[in-house]
Amino acid sequence: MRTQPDGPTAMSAAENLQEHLEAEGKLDKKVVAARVDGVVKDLHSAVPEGATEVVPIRAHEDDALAIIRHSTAHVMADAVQRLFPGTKVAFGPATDDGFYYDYDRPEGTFSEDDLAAIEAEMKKIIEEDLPFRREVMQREELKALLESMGESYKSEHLDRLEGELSVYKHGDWIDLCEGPHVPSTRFLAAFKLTHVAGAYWRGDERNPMLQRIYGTAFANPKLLKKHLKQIEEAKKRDHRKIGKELDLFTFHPWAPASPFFTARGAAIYNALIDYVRGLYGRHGYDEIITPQIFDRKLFETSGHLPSYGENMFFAATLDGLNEAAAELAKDPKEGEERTPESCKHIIDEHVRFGVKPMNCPSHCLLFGSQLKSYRELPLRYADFGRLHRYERSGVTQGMTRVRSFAQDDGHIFCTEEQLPGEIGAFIDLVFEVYRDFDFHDARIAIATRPDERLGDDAIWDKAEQALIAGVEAKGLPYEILEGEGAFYGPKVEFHLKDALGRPWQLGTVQADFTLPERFELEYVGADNDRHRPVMLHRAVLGSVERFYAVLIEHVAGKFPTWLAPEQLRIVTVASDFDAFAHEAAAELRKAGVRVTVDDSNERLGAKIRAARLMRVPYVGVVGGKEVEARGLGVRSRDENKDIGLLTLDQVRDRIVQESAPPSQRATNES
RNA sequence: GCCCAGGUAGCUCAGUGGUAGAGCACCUCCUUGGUAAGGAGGAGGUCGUGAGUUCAAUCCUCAUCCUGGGCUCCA
Repeated sequence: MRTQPDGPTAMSAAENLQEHLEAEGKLDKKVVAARVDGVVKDLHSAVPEGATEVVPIRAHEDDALAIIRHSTAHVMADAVQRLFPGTKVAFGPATDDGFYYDYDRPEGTFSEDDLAAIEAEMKKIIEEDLPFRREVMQREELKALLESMGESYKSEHLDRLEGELSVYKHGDWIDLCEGPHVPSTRFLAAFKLTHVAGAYWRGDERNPMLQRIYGTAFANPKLLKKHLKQIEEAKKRDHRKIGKELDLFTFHPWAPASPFFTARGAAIYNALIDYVRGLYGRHGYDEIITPQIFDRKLFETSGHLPSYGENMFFAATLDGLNEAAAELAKDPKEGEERTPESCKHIIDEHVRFGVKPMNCPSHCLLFGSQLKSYRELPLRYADFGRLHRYERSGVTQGMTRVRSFAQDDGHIFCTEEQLPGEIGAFIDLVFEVYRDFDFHDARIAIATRPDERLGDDAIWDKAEQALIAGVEAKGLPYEILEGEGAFYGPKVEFHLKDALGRPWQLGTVQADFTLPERFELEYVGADNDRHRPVMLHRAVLGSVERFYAVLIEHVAGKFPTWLAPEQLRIVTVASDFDAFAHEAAAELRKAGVRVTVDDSNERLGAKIRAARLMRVPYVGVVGGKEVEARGLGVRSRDENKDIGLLTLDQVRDRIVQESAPPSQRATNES
């Protein structure tokens, strides 16, 4: 049963797009859908009235991928319901790299073994070569159908839908769906189910937890294989894996989600910070140091306690805890009741301290500690202080989401007139830095007011406009993230991707009219009146830990010489040459080269292998020839070859030159 | 926080209801060698933690901690 619009079409007498394309001689086995005047439709669709252009979409084209994946999701759901009767389906869309379908299975969850069985069932369905059919249905009829099938999630979803309602069928299987789909299951040539995960119905944790099965699909097995291979390659770059291999950092259960940096790892960490310090010198920042733990009053004043308290750690003294215990042990006063609220109040009074999750409140205190003149503005405070945030246990991840970290944080106090200039200068700074690290695909997003926020809407309007104007002044493309801003102000975010293609926010700049208000900050203007400064929150690397992680994946552990914890490893051919090796190392160290000597009782090949596994940029071989010439047989990691005998002076000059960040090398030479 | 999967030597992992294994790394000795693994020997583990079942638990059960994959991409 199919419904068709009445009457002849403008283009041809063809019943549907498939026939139309066939008549035009454009139909072949690889055509999965068609683009009609820019709109993707499946081949069973009627040719719309007034259509002017019908372009076939073939399996290998980008537009086909989402269709193939969505159709594969349908086949998976069919297979699941064949194998596990009683299972209900929820959403099953195509995604950026595959598809998923959410299920509510009464018997519980799916295992990896189930996936293999489902895949086998899917293959059967594909071989059955079942055509996908679209049907437009009336709401009541459709509602009754979904109810009769027991598909309560679909039925609920139906109530939210407007406009034309359609279902798709292949074989006996039917799904509330807009389409489009491939013509038949036979077109699904390459797929793989990848993993199972829990997911809340409609993404809301108050709703029931469903079982989500993820998979991916491609136009052909070759492309699927390539994709799976890419994932394998990306896993090799995972910063957690490389961090272990290169002995950079580690974790301990007694400090969950809080990295420990080894000597090697800390060397890189400090190199990052030193690099930013170098920039600060040239960009007019003043580095300051502020406390770690504050009286709660600070966070009450800043608004962190009500708006950010869930993410904070609190601190108490033993005295404070004992006092709280004594207080709680007393009988409640006449007419008072002991409730969780009253107990909490007692605890709050004695757990007096909060550990800072951000630097901004303390920077406000410092700004306010002395009367400021307009002549001092813009005042740019920089702070590498450690921050602690209580991230929920399920969301922490390697070094990209941690509970203890530092930012290359800074707050600029300026006049409203100075705001555009400061935003522009900061954007320039961010791109200068990303170039030094060889990041080229930074994306800009502007995050606007969240639901929970401080300050009135007029202030938010002003702040959002200031940021948008700043980005637009640079002529840069950006997208708007509605409601994603910080509670005190909107943000410009700079996103980079990790090895697995996951985007991370690194740099940011945020306009804030609220905190200066709350802290009653003032400066004396040229008119001798008091004025309120505006505040910019900004970070280039963002969280140093997160930047470090993304950098590891970006360079696959091959840190450039200027960041490498070990720039040169001298290896001896035999123990006779150990003395010269140590002498050479000592001399290079005087010039600041980070050099070690491997004088172990191993063969040369093994020593070179060990150095390569640690991704040391240069290996210097010392044997008879080198001792005689007072040089090193240098092997370069990046050129992956022996670059010949260099004198110690040449080695020193080369490494010293590479020890500066790229943007600063030219100036060093001139 | 919730769902799923894990946790065995420093690392990567195997394994079994009768108190444990491999490779690499480490230590010692032999070897004195020329660009990705020379040889031999040795040391190293309360099998994440706590409880339960059992004659007996690393293995089964429960709890707990930690790690990992998800929980946004709207039929």
